[in-house]
Amino acid sequence: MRVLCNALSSCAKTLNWNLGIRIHAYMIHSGYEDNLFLSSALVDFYAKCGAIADASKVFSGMKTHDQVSWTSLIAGFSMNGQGRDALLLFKEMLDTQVKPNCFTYSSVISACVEQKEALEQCSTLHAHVIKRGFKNNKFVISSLLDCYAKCRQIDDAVLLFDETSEKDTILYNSLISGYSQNLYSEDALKLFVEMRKKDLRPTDHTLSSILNACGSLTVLLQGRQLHSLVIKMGSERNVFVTSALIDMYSKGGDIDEARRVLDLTAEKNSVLWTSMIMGYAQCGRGSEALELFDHLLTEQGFIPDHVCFTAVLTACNHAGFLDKGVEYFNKMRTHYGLSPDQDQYGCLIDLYARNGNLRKAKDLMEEMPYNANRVIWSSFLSFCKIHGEVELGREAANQLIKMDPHNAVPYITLAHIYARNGLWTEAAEVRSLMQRRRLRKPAGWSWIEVDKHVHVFGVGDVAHSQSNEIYAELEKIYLGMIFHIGVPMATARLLELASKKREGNRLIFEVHQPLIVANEMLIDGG
DNA sequence: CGACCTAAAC
Repeated sequence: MRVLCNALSSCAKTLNWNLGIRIHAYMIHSGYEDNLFLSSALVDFYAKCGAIADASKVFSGMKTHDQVSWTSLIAGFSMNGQGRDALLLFKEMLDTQVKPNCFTYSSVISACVEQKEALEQCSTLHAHVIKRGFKNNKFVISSLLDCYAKCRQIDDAVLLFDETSEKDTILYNSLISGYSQNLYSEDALKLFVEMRKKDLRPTDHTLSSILNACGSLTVLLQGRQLHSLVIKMGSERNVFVTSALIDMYSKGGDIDEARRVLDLTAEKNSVLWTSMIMGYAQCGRGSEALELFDHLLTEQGFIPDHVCFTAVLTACNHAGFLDKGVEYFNKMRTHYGLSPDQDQYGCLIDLYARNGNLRKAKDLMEEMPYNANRVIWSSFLSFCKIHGEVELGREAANQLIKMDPHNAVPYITLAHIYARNGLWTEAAEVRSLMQRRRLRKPAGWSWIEVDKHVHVFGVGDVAHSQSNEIYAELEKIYLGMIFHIGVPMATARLLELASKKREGNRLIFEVHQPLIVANEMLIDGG
């Protein structure tokens, strides 16, 4: 019996489906079917193999359930993306005599993320955990911290981290990824440095999170150091790490290095391809993005998903390929049976608006089966500004103000639109409304409009002026940034885009205030 | 017999 139990456990770990089902057959044949331990192991096996229906069937066929069988199925739902079912099953468990233990809590807390009332569920479970005395279990703490971070409650995550006396690698990983996901990238870097000082060995999880942070910050210098660490650790084989590397190099402006990483990867998956296409799209090399995509379709039998189409359509946007964009959008449904979601509609709307066809863009917003979100309205508003469209601009600005009354940007843009069209009274009204609501531009930030295709959101207060002066200002600001953040590539790329006045390019470049850790070596001997 | 942290998006 013990042998069977261990064998099933191994099958679960190695996803050995064929052996697992043979053991199940043998169990039925030899009358072990009612054994609690074996049945629990079986639930775990089916759940881990993704056969959640079979796991449920075994579970409901059991005469009694213990902590392990409950937990195995709860964890099974959670890891198969059915968090809702995991929570429901947990509630069912609470009505029985079997008490959840720390295994149950770490599973059910992980299931909370991406649920509707995630934060509420998570806090409730946190209270349970304290009451039942599991708050020192490192698995429970990590899942709680992760859940808080994913609910954007980074302060709660940090509190949990600080309260924990024995911090292990996984706890560091949880907070580093939390910082990175919430765009506290610099804090992620700092924590990584601290982790290394404590001689905690990074894992593949650490690397993918920290590379992600480097991507957000566009710090190539640090990214390259980490790349050498990746190679030293042999982590190039991990697709999570590889994808973070490709993304980091793309965001940092070294798209050719991103391509080299991709080419050197033996087993490429759709995330890697999509990252690469998006990389080309974002740096303005739209044709190369489409070339790669078309090559994948014809030569590799590649089946694109929604995200991939977002990347392809983004490439069309940035390169100004209106007809091609519409063609790909239609192909989604006709060739691949994918119904476009909000993001692909967003791209198409963006594409029309960019081309000055604001009416068509607006019609699409009304036709599509989704409510336009903040992203879509913001992009639409900025094109109303570029094309001097007052009525639609006003509507867009009002929508955005309704969604987020404390964001100053739509007010400022609307005032610009009015002023450009000589509507001075209306412009003054918007400004006084802003004053009444005590809204101002975030300190140290301002919009710089380079020409009608290139916008830069940068540091420094630059007065509105003509193109040449703006280039000079840009250079001053961004050369300063090169010094601060040590990322010549992204900056050079930005200046190149700006000075070439490429048609159809719109670039929003966000950079934070000078980095504290930017010039510190992240790894020894890197 | 079971549990925590990692990837692509206008």
